Order: sequence, then structure tokens, then C-alpha cells
Amino acid sequence: MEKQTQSRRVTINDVAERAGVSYQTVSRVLNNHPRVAEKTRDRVNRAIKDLNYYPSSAARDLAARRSRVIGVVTCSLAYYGPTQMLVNIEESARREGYDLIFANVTPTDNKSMQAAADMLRRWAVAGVLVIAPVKTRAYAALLEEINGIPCVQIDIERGTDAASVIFDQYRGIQLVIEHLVSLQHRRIAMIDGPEEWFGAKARHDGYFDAMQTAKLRTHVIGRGDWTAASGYQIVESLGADVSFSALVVANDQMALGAMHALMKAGYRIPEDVSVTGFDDVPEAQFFTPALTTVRQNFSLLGQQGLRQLQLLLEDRTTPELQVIIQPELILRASTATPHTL
Amino acid sequence: MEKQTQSRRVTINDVAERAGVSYQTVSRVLNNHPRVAEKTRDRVNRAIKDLNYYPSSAARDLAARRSRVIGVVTCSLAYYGPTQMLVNIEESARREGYDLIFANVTPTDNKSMQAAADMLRRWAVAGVLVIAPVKTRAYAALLEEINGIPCVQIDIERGTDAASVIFDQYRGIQLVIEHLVSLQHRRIAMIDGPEEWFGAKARHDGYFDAMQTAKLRTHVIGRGDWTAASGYQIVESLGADVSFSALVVANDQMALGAMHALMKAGYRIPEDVSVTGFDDVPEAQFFTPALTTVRQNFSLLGQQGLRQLQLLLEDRTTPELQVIIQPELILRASTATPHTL
DNA sequence: AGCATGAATGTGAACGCTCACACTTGTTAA
DNA sequence: TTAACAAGTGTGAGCGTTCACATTCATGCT
Repeated sequence: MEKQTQSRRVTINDVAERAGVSYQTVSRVLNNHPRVAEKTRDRVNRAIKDLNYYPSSAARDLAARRSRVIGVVTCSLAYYGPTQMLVNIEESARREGYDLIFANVTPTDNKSMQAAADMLRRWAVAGVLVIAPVKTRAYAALLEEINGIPCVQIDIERGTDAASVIFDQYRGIQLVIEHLVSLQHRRIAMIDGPEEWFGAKARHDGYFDAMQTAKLRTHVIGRGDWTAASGYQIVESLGADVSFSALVVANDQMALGAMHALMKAGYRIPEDVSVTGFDDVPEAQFFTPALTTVRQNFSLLGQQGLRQLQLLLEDRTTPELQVIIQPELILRASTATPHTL
Repeated sequence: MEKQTQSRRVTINDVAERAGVSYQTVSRVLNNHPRVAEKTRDRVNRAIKDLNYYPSSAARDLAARRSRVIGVVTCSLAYYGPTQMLVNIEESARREGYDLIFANVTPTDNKSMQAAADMLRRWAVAGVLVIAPVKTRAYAALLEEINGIPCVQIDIERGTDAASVIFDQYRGIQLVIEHLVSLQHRRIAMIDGPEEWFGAKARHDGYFDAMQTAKLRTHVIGRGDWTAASGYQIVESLGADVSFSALVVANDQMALGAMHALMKAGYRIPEDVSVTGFDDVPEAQFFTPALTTVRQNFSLLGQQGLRQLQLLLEDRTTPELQVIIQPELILRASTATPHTL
């Protein structure tokens, strides 16, 4: 590795000169073109190493009129789910040789959406992955704005007529209800998540339909905002009116808050009330008591998201429009047959 | 907004033609050059809107030989801290008009570091923010590799001789010890975080020095890996040997696990044992009992990180090399004067 | 021997922008 | 009156690549 005398950038021409070939041959080596003699290839790679050369992505994208950048639009990175999605998408993308440019948006903020769309257009990204767990006008505007750019939506409404990857959260809650029913629970209440979230809707619907199948009365005691605080408040506001033996909560954090409030009110878990969560955050196992919950495979989600996008990029057509990933019920200590029986 | 007949990209020339000016004038408008007549500016902006024009960032960066992209290198996005840092950095960067390209690395994995360095060089980023809470050879290699690119390190060793922003975690733990001492605790034990993490070291040192100041014996009962599981195991492995009235845990998750194990062994918190955490994750308030912990201002961290970087970009010199952000003690229900007194 | 074939390499132009400079005006000061 | 200046605008070149095509050279076939 030589030091450069000037701070001028090392270009493909410098490499070509050193290797004694034309710039085009260097370009071929860079792009793994098959018709380069082994010997030449070695010589070029040698020169690249020696000069400490890095191809300019900006120049490549400009000249090739296509980019190797994927845009990721996320929201609500404060929550467990979206963060996991981002990390796993990044991993998949890097493995496939894409760079990631990323924008975090506020689902209700048109400004942030416009900024994200601007960025995606300016960089002429090859494709976009939008994590859109919420239904808002701002999201619709974003999708409209990037119309024409291959796009896969993550964690969106089931049945959406667009390339997407989702978890089967509806089924996830059904697994929970089936489990509780098998434990002899008959009075099963629920705490919903925020109305605008697709996931909250799916979990709600799963509860309703499973309860109907089991011929049980539904009882939604409140709607939280995913935070432990809201779960706590909903249970606390119930006062002495805990007329259920099991409480199905739409996510782990709210379940934590709910358990906290139940125990404060003198209820034992699971002896008096069983509680379940959703997401299986890493801490759930160590809540008191350890939480029965539903696990989602984020790694698979990331992979599938990128795969869908690549299919779109290749032949502009997807075999399955919506990939649905099945969740897994995780049994722990917060559920049991009620003692009142 | 007109539809284009061809899918050819709208360029600066198209805008120029429509506005009846030269491309250079359009460029001036794009870059807010002062010497453009108001009327001309309006006409150009009009044309931009009409044609739905987005300047090509790739072309701009190439021509200008400088980029408006900032690279962010993160690690351990599974944890609360790094995620918060990323989100807040993104917000600050966007506000200042930078785009963010991002790479998540594994601190021990040289491959991932090399991939990150590659990306940063290929994009000729204006600057880099490295979240480096761990001391590893791979990180050192990364910093070496991007030598020459303005770089601010986040959450790094105190006293490091490089532009950086950190939390005063040493002081944070001291606040905890002072609090416990004021509650009459004398046998205060600690659970450390993983050895390679700067934060774990700072928290450990803060404990040692504060205990010495209070003339108390130190007692480290174990070293966890930040997970609730490890906190649980450390306390569980103690068996009946709980010879302390207060347990200072290096983060909230491990504190959760520790509390779980303590309660399972029949100890009441805080009556028998006080427990404290660190980070103030959103759930900490709803642990059972609510956790006394230390809060860190991530928003400020993001702002300061970007500000440091901008100073580096502007005059290549920083007034203060290391910005230190003070933490805040959050008192909750997991600490009290011990009943044994 | 002559010629098509394919592998390996080279050449000019283009991608969409910014930079440095040059050019037109109209206004001000000597 | 005339130079000097500043405001506003335009022109040529170049950033570091890839693309389409052209060229060279060895090889095998008739």
C-alpha cells in the first residue's frame, strides 16, 4: 500500500496505468466480467491493493444509470419490532451487495415523509423497503410519491394488493386463545394496541374470531399505545372489576404494565389471572412471572423482504405478492389453569 | 406536474430549457447562490415543480468532489442504547441536510468492519459517526481504515484523544451509590457488564471509587452480558449467599433478571434487598417493583455528535475534543432503607 | 492457405452535475 | 466622458465511472 503524494482520489485510470491495461479492463475486473484473462485479473487486483483503490459508488451509479443502493424507510424505531426489522434487513442487504440509505419517519408527519421521498428520488435508489406498520395518509402519500420505484412493504395490512412481507399476527393470537382455552379459561379479556396499527387490528381480529370459534364472550378492557405505562393504566382503571381469568395483551410491554397493576391490586399471576403478551422481547422471559407470548422470526422477515425486492428488480414480477410468516407460541409461567376452577 | 413521455430522467438541462435559462443558473438556484435575480429564481423553481425534477445526488457528489452523505456505523442494535443513538443521530443529520448511509457491524468481526470501511470509502462520505461502545481490535482496524475521513466516535472510552461524545456513566453510578448510602445501605454489591464495553468499565469504576469514598467494602458478585438472562443466572448461582442489602446492576435488563431471581429465592424488593439499574429503558418504570435507575439523554447525544462532526468538517478543529453528557438519577420503588436495620 | 470464430482488450461518448472563468449589462465615481 | 465595478448570466471542461462498439489476436475448420 503506497502513500499518495497528493490527496487526489485514486481512480480507475491510476489502477489501469499501474496494471498496464486500459481503464475498461479494470472496470471489467471490478464488475466480475467473465472475459478477462486470469493473469490480467490478478495484475489488476494487485494494482487495486497497491494503490488502496476504492471505486466511486457515485460515479458508478451515475454512469450505469442504476444504483446499488436500497432505501429503507422505518418508523417507530423506539419499539422492538421495527428495530429488529431494520437490523435484519440491513444484514440481508449487505450480504447481497447493496448499500443501505435510511430514513426514519413519523407516520403522521407529512414533512418527514416528503423528506424521505426526496431522498429516495435524489439517490435514484434501486428499490425501497418500507416498514409501514401504521395506516396513515402520510404513508399513502409517500407510496404515491415513490411510485415507479420497486417497493416492498413490510409489516403491512394482510391482503394488501402489493409486494409485501408480514407476520401472521392474526394466527398468533389464535394460538394464544387456543392455549388459554385448553387451560380451561372461559373468561378471556383483551387489551388492544393502537387503532391505526395493522398489527393491533390483526391481533384484535384474531382474538375475536378465536373466541367465537370457542363460543366464548369477548371482552376488550381497553386500548393501549404499546407502552407498559398504558397497560398499567388500563388495568388500574378497572378498579375491583377484574372479571376475567385470563388477559390477552397485544404486546409484551403492555403485558408487563398490566401484570404490574394486577399484582399491585393483589392478584396472583397465573393463579388468579393468566396474562399473555406478543413479540417475545428478550426480557419477556425474565418478567415476574416469565411471560407466555408469541415469537416472530425477524431474521426471516428481513431475508424475505430483500428477496421479494430482488425479484421485483429482476423481472418486475413477483410469484407471491404477499409473503406471510408464521409465528410461534412460547409457553412460560404467566399462564396456567385458573385456581377458581 | 407533467407526466414524462419517456422514462428518461429529468435533468438540470430540461429544467433550464423550460425556464429559459442556462443550466448553470438552475444549478445556482439549487445551491442557493445569492446572485440570482428573484424573478429568475421563481421561474426556475416553477420549472422544477412542473417537471417534477429531483437533482441527482450521485452526480452532484461526483462533480463537487465532496458529498453530503454521513456514514453511521453502529453495533449491537439489539440493545436499547445504540438504537436510541442511531435514531437521534438520524434526526439531527436530516435536520442539517445530510443523508445517512448506515452499516451495522459486529464488534468482533473483522469482515463486517472491512465491509463498513469499504462502503464509507466508496461513497466518499463527508464524515463518519461511529458508535463504538466496545473495545475490540476490529474497531481499531476500522478507524485505521477510514483514517483521513472526519470522524466522531460515540459512546467511547473516557479520556480518548479523539473527537467524541460520551455519557458520564462513571458519575451515573456514583449517583446511585450516594443514593444507596443515604438510605443507610452499607453492604452494596454489584453486577458488572461485559468486560470489553467501555460503559461497563466506567460503571464498574464509578462503583469502586464511590464505595471507597464512602469507606465501604466492594463486592462484585458477577459479570453479565447485558441480558436479563445473565442477571438472573448470576443471582441464582449465589444460592443462599445473599450477603448484601443493595445490588447495583450495570443495566436495566440484568437488573430485571436479578430481581426475578431474588424474588424467586424469597427476598422482597426493596424490603430485603434494594436493586438499581442503568439506562432507564421505557419498561423500567413498570418492572415489579419499578426500578430505580440512571437516565441518559440520547437526543442530546445525537445533537452533540452531529455538531462535533460539523465542526470537524468546517474548520477541521474542535473546541472540546470530548463532549461529556451528564446522566440523571431516577428514583423509583426498587430502593429503600433496608428492613434489617 | 484462407476465413470465420470467439476470447481478450481498447476507444469514444455519455451519465448529470459543479467549478472556474468569461461575458453582458446597468450603475457609480472620478 | 470613461473607466471601474458589481450584479446577473452563460460557456467549456471535468468529476470517475459504464456502455456500445471497435479492434486485435490466436485458434480451428474447410
